[in-house]
Amino acid sequence: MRLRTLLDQYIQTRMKKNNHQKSIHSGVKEIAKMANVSIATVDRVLHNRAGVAPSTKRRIHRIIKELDYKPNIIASRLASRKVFHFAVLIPAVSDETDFWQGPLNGVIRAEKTIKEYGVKIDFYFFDISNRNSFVEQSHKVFNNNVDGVLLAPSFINEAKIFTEECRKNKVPYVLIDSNIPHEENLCYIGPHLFRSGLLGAQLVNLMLGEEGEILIVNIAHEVDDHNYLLEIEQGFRSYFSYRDLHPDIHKIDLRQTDYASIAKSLDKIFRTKDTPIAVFVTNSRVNIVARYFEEAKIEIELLIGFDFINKNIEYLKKGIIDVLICHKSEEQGYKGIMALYQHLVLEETVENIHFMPIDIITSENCEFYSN
Amino acid sequence: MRLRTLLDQYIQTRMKKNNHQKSIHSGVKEIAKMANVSIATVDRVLHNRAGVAPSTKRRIHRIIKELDYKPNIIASRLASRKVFHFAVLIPAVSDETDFWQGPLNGVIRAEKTIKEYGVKIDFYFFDISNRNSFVEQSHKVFNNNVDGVLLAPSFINEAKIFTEECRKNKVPYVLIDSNIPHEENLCYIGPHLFRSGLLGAQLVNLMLGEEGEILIVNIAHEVDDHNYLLEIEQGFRSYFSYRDLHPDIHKIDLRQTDYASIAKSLDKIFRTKDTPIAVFVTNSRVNIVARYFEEAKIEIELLIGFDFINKNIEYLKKGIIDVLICHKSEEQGYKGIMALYQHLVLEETVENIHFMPIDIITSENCEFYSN
DNA sequence: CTGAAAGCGCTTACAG
DNA sequence: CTGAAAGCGCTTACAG
Repeated sequence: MRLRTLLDQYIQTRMKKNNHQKSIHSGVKEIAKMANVSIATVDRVLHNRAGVAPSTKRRIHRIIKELDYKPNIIASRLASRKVFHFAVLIPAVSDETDFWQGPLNGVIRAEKTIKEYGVKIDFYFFDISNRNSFVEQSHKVFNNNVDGVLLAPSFINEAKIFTEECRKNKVPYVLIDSNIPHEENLCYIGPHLFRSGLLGAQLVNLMLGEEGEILIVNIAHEVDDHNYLLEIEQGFRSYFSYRDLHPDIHKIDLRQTDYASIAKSLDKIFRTKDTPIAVFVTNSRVNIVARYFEEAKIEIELLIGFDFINKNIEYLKKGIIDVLICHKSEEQGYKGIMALYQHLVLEETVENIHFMPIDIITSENCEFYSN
Repeated sequence: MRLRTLLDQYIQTRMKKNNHQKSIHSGVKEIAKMANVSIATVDRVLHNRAGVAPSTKRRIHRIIKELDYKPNIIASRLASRKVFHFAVLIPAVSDETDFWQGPLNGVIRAEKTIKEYGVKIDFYFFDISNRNSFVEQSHKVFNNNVDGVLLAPSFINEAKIFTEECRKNKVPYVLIDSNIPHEENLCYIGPHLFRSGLLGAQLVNLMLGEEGEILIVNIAHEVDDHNYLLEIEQGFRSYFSYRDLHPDIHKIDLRQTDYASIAKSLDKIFRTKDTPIAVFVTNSRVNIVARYFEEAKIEIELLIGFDFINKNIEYLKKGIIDVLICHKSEEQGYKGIMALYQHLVLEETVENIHFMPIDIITSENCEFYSN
């Protein structure tokens, strides 16, 4: 009933608008005439540029309100030759993981759709396993012309220094993939990690019931440095504690990320009796665990991990990984650039936090997934 | 390794471009000069308008290719006062189901983003439970100015007649939600139903193993008329037959869609011994089944249905529905309009089929779902 | 603090 | 079959 009403309202509003359709869409010219000034002065007020008498300014503002004037962005972009420079500071795609191909593709897609509006994008790729490369690249950003920044704060402390620099220079920045909450962020676009962990646990619970041991696997050079992994793990555990369930949950932190080391560690667990029946890997490296199971010819009930990357999809299709939890990495890149565009070019307000959907991917729906 | 290379290539291409950056982006003026004609003639060739000497036409075409000329759409839309009229022919949002609110919202969102480019949308809502209302509304479409159509072919035969009419009038049309394959469709935007059925079965299999009886429930006034439901059911059954699995699958077709009738039919099944442990409802009416289970205080292992509509989400959150399979109905409306825009306004080619993702929604990820 | 004028890259009558 | 000119709604030097 509620929806019906809203719909009706919408249609009525549209009809009214259509009737007035031919009433010439008011522009700077009309405002100028009404205010007895030139269009140049109107333009100054519209863009908050200095050098307008306060009284004139007030008068023009009043008229703008009255007419409910909306600038014609088409005309604005055509007339203006200002070029906006966006810097993108994200990890390079590496042999180890192609996760960052997603956001990169999204950035490129956004670039294509708005390049006509005078946006240029400069890339600064750093090495995800090398803290210094982040610092190095972040220094380069301010050497060039830069109006806005998109960054993945993979190294939290270094990223904090960098974002502070942005704030000092009045350069708006967008965070993707993980967040460093700060009121002056333009916005964060990425997953709600805790909730992703909750979902992982729900899937385990739905698929296994409450029997059998569950193993959480964290794989990262610096596990403790990434609150990324910790938030997911906390979410995962909370699902059960919220419901007063007490499954047998073990966990292992693997700080060596090469296959041999990981296989060795897993061997210690899976070559014994009473092995876990479900394994939850807290990031995209689930494919390494899958490879281990494949090579060691071990079959477990359930293997869940994260991220829509090629190596993971391969094991998903083979039936070794059962479920991937994904966060639309391509979309993060796309939306990140569009947020800068909205703020800087369109001068519109941008919502501060965009949580990505938490997608459940299996071998049967992976084909149609748009990352 | 492959990705690395692609990336490097991309960056190099960009750098080259940046070097040439200042080489004035060639426009109609330059083409005109090179061809020794006026820009009006260039414009005629660009838009395939009649009245240009064949030799001139050829010459201009050659130059366009040579310069790799891309028209500036911004300028084009600003200069042109042509308004495009899109007709949208979809079911009204009804008290019975708010499914169509999704596509409608998508259409409205698309309208907002392209209305500056001179697109006007006219709505023709029909009653999903009244075949004649479709016919009635579809007749109205051609009374008005119409450059393109978006339709949901809910009544197949009537829709076939209508799309034929579109073809006769050279009016391109886009189908959403379900398809009537035809080579002259501009495109189809919607789910791959068979694959959705497969996924439903996979979820049942993952969550239950192979024990217990499964019940398929089709709810529609004219079940046999909707190959929609049949395709899903076939997909569902195929999952098991592909794998040579033979679970105990029953099915029931309910042609009365009110609660009382459905409850009565379900009572016959669930008030006996040996009741099904999993129920798979092939459309959005799963909330009616959920309501029955709630009121009859029956608990089953697994209830799966379709579509992200309010009543379904309510039961999802209550834990009565376990999983909803969703097809981004909002996105279908949005993409449908954008496809018309791409074809008619931008004069770009449009892919013929866009299958929507098949999304798995549970109580833990429904909050972040973008329909 | 303000304005007149040129121009962004196209499209559109109109005239021939 | 073709062209000269005005205009779309803004922005941008430049001059005062």
